[in-house]
Amino acid sequence: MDTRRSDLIADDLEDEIATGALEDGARLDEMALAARFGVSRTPIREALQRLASTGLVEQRPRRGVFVAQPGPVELLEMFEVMAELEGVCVRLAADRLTDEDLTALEDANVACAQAVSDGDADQYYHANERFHLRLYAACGNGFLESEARRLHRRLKPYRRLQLRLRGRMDQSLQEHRAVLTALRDGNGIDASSALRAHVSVQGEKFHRLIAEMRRT
Amino acid sequence: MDTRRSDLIADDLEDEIATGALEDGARLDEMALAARFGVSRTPIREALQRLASTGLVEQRPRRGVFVAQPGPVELLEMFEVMAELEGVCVRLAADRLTDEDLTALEDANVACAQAVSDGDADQYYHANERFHLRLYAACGNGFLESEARRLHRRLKPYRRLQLRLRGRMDQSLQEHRAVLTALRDGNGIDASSALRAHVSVQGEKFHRLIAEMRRT
DNA sequence: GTCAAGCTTTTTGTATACAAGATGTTTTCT
DNA sequence: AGAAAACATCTTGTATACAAAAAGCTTGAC
Repeated sequence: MDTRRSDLIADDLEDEIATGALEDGARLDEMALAARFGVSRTPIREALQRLASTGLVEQRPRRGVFVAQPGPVELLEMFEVMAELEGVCVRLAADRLTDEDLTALEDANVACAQAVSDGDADQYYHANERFHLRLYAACGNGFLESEARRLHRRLKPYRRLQLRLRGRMDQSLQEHRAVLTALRDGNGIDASSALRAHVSVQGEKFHRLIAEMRRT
Repeated sequence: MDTRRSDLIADDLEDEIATGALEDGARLDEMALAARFGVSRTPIREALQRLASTGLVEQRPRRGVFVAQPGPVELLEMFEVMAELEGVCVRLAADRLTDEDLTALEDANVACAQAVSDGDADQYYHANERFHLRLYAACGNGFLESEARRLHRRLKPYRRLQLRLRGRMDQSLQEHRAVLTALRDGNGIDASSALRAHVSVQGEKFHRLIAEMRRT
């Protein structure tokens, strides 16, 4: 389904930017990339354009493309939007979710609890992702779901970072439970504010992380 | 600043899709477009990729690109998201807006009122746009602002359509006033629900419009 | 020694050429 | 005659070639 090389290259580069292998401001040389991937400049250019459209790189006409890692401010802004988007999802979901949605969410959260008692951050990460993605699906608005997924994906590397923080996993689990309780009651307002708090605490934690990184 | 031909071509095609000149499902032939714009296939392909990234066309590998006009359901979903996004903007703005923001919003609304008393739909359209764009800016979150602008832009042609509906301009103005009042009071909750209602009524109106169009 | 103007090199943007998959047609076999 | 396979054609995806603009360097003047 994905026969275009440019798409595969774009995925690769996306990962490298996300993981920080390519640092902020780095120039992406077309010919160098072409040599590295063993293709001509054409698919490279198409890949770079795709990255530009998602905001991972900045394309300055006649100058080249440069990695555009979000700074602390921009990251906080993105986390805030993520929190709000999820809040909307869950508020809509409170009225619209199906029984399957609810059980899927509960299942995902059971997996989260298991991960916590195992103390397995990686496992928690995946279960947590399942929980959130299912939440997006439950809102009954396909467009909103895709937008939420898009941002979720964009924030992936940064979210992963902060699960390392002490006590975060356990706290996260408690917050999930609050969301689920509100959802079961069909209480959109409570569910929404619970989830917003859940996600925005990530932004706050991240803020602290940034501050600590700066100190070292 | 925009020296790449592909960008200009993308803008042109975007307009044609938005205005409906290119109808849903139409195939965009690269060579035909190249001939029409007097360029080679290369800039055409880049333009098409940009359109694909914003969802205006669907790109099927090895098949070609096709105009992807949103159907009624998708449009309603997009309007709902727009309503929610604006609701978030205004809720955040209630805590964060500057005096300049507030006066700018009031100015824009005065222009709206003028347009209503003139009965000038076009003038209203522009003043209304100023009002909403300023609202996005007032939320104090640059990322949210850009996301809101993106969707706003995407919905442009459909919004324009429904201002034609009888009494819509006047009603819209009243809703703006409610938002402004809540903003002045720093009441984010009220402002948010007022604005959500304001935007989602557009979705509803649009729904009716669709229904009527179907009848004819 | 420093700054600026002109040239060289590099790199992006575009055009053309080629390769490979998809579509449509014809031909052949049952 | 109908269906399937082989062939022809068209279109996309990729490579290469060329043009123009930006960056870097050399040279010269003050």
